[in-house]
Amino acid sequence: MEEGLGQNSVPPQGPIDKSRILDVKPLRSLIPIFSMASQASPSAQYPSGFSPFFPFGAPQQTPTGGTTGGAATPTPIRAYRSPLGAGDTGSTMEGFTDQDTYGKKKRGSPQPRRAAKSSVDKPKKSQEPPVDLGDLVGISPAQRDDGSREVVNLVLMSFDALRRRLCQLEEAKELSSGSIKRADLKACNTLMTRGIRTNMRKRIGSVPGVEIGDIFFFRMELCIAGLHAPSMGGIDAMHIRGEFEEETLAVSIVSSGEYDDDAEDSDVIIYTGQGGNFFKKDKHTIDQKLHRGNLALDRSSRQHNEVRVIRGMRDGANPNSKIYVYDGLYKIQDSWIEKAKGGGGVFKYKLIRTPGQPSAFSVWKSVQKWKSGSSERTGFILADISAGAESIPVSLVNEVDNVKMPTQFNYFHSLRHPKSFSLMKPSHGCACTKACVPGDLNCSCIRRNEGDFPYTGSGILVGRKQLVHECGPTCQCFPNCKNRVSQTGLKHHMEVFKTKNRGWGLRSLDPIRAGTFICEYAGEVVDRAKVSQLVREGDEYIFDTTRIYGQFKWNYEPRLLEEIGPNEDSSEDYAMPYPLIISAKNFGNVARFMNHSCSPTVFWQPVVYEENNQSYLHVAFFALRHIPPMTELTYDYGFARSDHAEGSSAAKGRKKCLCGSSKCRGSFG
DNA sequence: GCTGAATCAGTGTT
DNA sequence: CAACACTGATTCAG
Repeated sequence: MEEGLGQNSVPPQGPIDKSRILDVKPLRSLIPIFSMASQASPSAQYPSGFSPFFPFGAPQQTPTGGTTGGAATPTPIRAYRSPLGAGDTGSTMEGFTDQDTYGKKKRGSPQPRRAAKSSVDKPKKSQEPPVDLGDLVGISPAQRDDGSREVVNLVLMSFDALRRRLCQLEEAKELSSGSIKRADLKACNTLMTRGIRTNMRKRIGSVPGVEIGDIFFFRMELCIAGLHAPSMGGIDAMHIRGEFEEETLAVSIVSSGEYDDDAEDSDVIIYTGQGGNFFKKDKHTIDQKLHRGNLALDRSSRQHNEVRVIRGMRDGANPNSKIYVYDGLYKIQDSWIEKAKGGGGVFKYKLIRTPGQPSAFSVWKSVQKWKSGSSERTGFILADISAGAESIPVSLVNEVDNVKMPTQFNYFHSLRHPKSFSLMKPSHGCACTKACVPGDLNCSCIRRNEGDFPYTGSGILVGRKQLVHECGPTCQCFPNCKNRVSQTGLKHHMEVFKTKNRGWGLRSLDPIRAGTFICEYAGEVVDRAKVSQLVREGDEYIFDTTRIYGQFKWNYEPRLLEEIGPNEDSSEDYAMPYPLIISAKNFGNVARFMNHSCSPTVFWQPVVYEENNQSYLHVAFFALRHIPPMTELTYDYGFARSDHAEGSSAAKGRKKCLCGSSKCRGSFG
């Protein structure tokens, strides 16, 4: 048992002067602070008369719609101070909204939940209270306290859309009020003051709408989704009414490698407590104190409550950015004290992952092993179906049945136009001498984009547009110009895999940030008149821009930027210069394997650029939201136009949809 | 209720 | 690139 603690671990009865470390706060617990290693057995003894606080036994309500799934989902504890059982949303959350930074006034509309409060709304520092825009984007007061998958997605997408837009404005120096070095902070603060956040009510256990395996690219995303409240702190805690008194229990931790955590194992974490001059440059560290997060973890180690674990790591492809993975619920199994390198005493907490949860971090570990070749894959068929056509190999895997290959096709990276294809519309690229610079209105390509550089400096699409104008081969700018995102090939390790019931599908071994270019729809451009014939002949690989696609909002909310910078038409309708129909049956790339979903992870965006002094249209796919590794990539196939016109015969060409989403329309095609 | 301290960020620079 | 400096936001303690 003690061997499992690692070589560095010091027996608690060792030379450390415990009193020196532990004497900081009067401890209200009757239990010894650190149980001896020999006592830390499951049969942990509580003093007689002390009944452990553990209200998870009898779930009286099912968690909201299919979040993490599985029987392991505990019933969330209601917050202390929050009256239990009040069914309606009226005054339930009093006490947790006292420090409202949002929604002070809702522009005339009634605010029932604040009715009981004494009306001492004195304006803070002569600033007018921010307008509550929650309703505008569809977040009710109740949803701010308790989220759902839809609300979490909405909040996170609002955040990233705004952050991307702020980056764009900053890079183009279009901001009216100073510069924004931290678009993540600005975006988060803007959303929070307008009430665009969710799961504000703290809870133990899973958070409705956040699924195990979800990934985040900023700490602020954890914050507004309600997964982990502190903007920097690694330990989030909440007050709980225990058997006899109020206690502070840990509800979630972030382990991102800043301390000497041992997080190599995918089901175990040795987490280091907070404090102790760990970040000071002087080598001498001081003893950590048993207060704040450390105290909460200590309490939780005895109450055995579930603690959410978020694992942070450096992105392999993007070393300057960090990725946070929600790895589900853990329990603290053991805790002890160690001597840190700098000399101070540190608290260590051993967390064990609750069994039966969907895999999350372990998927990352597996991918790591596959990539390094240190582990064999089951069902592995081919290392690269592109046969070198892509700079990153596209693997082929079948873990489902014995089919070894998709039907034959030629891998091709872009569009092939028929000889007869003629645009008769001469066009010219930009005349920039180096790389095109955001905000440079001398660049004709930027002017075509209504003055906005369509991508951020890290190559992420800022917003959906009627048409994205990229620089192309005809442009004079350098090939490294950042306005050629969709022409630079695959950037992720893609994989064609056999799905359980939908044939072959596409996924990525790498995490993908929202707005990242994934691939274009490659294939042969076909004449519009031939489409129905091709379909009759069984061509299932047709992309048709003239189909009817459902509308969805992806761009930032312009009203959030009223005082910050210019905003404009937020229309997300496409404007095709001409209809484009592509068949990927004989020639195509990975895009031909993407399946349909009614709640997709990917969307398409028309892109044009100049080739041979003519502008050619392309279909580019971008990530709709952050996509964890090994998640199937899907987009919305839309409806054939004839279906709408002919009505009753509509079902003829339709297929039963197997996307399995809660918003499934039942059929597509 | 207010203020300031604490904190497993994120960028940019050397 | 690793170390460092710098500017931060949120929450909680006092």
